[in-house]
Amino acid sequence: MSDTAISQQNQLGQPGLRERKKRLLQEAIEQAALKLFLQRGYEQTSIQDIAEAVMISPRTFFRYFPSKEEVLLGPTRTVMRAGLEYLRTLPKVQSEDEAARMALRAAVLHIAQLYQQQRHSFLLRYQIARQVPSVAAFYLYALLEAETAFCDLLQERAGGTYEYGQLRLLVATHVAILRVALEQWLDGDVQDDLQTLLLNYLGALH
Amino acid sequence: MSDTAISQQNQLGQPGLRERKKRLLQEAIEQAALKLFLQRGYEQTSIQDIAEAVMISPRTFFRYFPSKEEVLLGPTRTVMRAGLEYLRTLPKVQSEDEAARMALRAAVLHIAQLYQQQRHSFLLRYQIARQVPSVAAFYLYALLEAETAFCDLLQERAGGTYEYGQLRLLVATHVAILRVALEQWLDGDVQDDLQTLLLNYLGALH
DNA sequence: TGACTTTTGTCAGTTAGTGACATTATAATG
DNA sequence: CATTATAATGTCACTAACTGACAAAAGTCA
Repeated sequence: MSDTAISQQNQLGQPGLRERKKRLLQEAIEQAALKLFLQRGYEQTSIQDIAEAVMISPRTFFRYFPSKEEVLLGPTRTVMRAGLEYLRTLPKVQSEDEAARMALRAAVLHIAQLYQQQRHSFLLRYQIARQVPSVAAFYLYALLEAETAFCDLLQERAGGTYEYGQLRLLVATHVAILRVALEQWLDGDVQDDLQTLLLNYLGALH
Repeated sequence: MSDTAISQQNQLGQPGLRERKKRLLQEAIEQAALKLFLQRGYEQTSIQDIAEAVMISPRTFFRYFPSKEEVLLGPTRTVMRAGLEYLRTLPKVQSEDEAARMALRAAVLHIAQLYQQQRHSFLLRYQIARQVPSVAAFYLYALLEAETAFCDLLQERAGGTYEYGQLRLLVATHVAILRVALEQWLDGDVQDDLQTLLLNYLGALH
C-alpha cells in the first residue's frame, strides 16, 4: 500500500484484483469491528479480536486503519472534509458582507445532507463513541479539526478581507450548531429531517 | 489514598504530614512533567521519565494522575467545573426570557477570569496540547464535556421551561465563543484582556 | 513503644501501536 | 507460460500506557 488509505491504480484505469480485495478487506474489517463494538463494547474489543474475526494478523489491521478509533470515526472525518471541498467549489459572491455566512451555511447544510444519507451508520458510531470518553474526545476532534481549514478557505475566497478572530468565531459557532443539530437528530427517536433541524438552529442565532 | 485526587483529612481539621507530602508530590510531578514536555516534547516524554525526575515509581505516577494527558489538562477541567459551580451559586432571576443567556454569559466570563489568573500556566499547556492530536482531542473534550451539565443546571434553574434543543444550542455556542476567545488570547503576542475579548465576541453574536 | 492505616514499590500482565524483514500473492513483461 | 518486479501479508521483537495484587515502608494515633 502506498498510503494510509486505499489507493493505487492499475496501469489502465480499472481496479485490478488487488484493489478490489483491499477495498473488500477494509469493508470487512470495518463491519466486523462495528459488530464487535456493538456486541461486547468498544473497550472490550481488542484489535486482536477484530483481526481474528476477519482472519488477518493484528499487524495488517494497522495497515488499513491507523488506530482503533479511526474505524469508528473515519466517516466523520470524511464528511467534514467533504464539506470543506464543497465550500471550495462554491462560486464566490464578491463584495457581500454576508458572503462568508452564506457560504458556511451552505457547506454545513451539505454536510448535514451527507449525514442524512448514512444515518444508520452514523447513529451506530455515535452511540458507541459517546459511551467511551477517549472516543468521544476523538469524535470532537474529528468534528472541529477542520475549523481552521474552513477559516483559511473563507479568508482566501474573500481576498483577506476578514478579521481572523471574527472568522474563527463565525466558523466555530456554525460547527457548534451543526454538532448540536447532529446530537439532537441522532438522539431523537423521531427521524426528523436533519437539514430542517439545522436550518431552525441556524435561524435561532438571529 | 481514598480517591483519584488528593483528599483525606486529619482527625482534626489540619493537614498532617501525609497530606502535605501528597500535595507537594503532586505539584512536583506536574512541574517535572511540564518541564520535560517543554524540553523534549510531549510524546518524547514517557511516564518513566517523569517518574525518574521526581524519584518515584511509574506506578505511583498513576496514583496521582489517571493518565499522561491529565497532567496537562487537569486545570482546564477544573476551570470548567468551577464555571459550573459559579453558575449554581447565581441567584435565579425569575420569568426572564433572557435569564439563561445572562447567567451563561456570567459563567463564561467567570471562567475567563480564572484563565486570566493563570495565563502563564494555560499558555504553556495550550502550546503543548495543540501540537499533539491526541492531546488536542482531550483538550476539546475537557472544554465541552461540561456542556450537558450546564444545560441541566440551566433547565433546573428555569424549572423546566426551556426546550432542550434550544438550551443545548445556547450553551454550545457560548462554549464555542469561549473556546475561540481563548485561542485568540493565547495565540496573541499581545496580552489582551481575555474578558474584554470575550465580551466582544459575545456581542458579535447579535 | 506498638497497633493501625495509608502510601509506595515491585512484579506480572494486557493492549495499542510501530519498525524490520522474510514470505506470499498479484501484476507486468518477454 | 515463465519470469521478474512490486505490493500485501505475517511474524517477530519492541516500546509505552495503563492496571491489579501484594508485600514493604512510612505516617498516625493511643
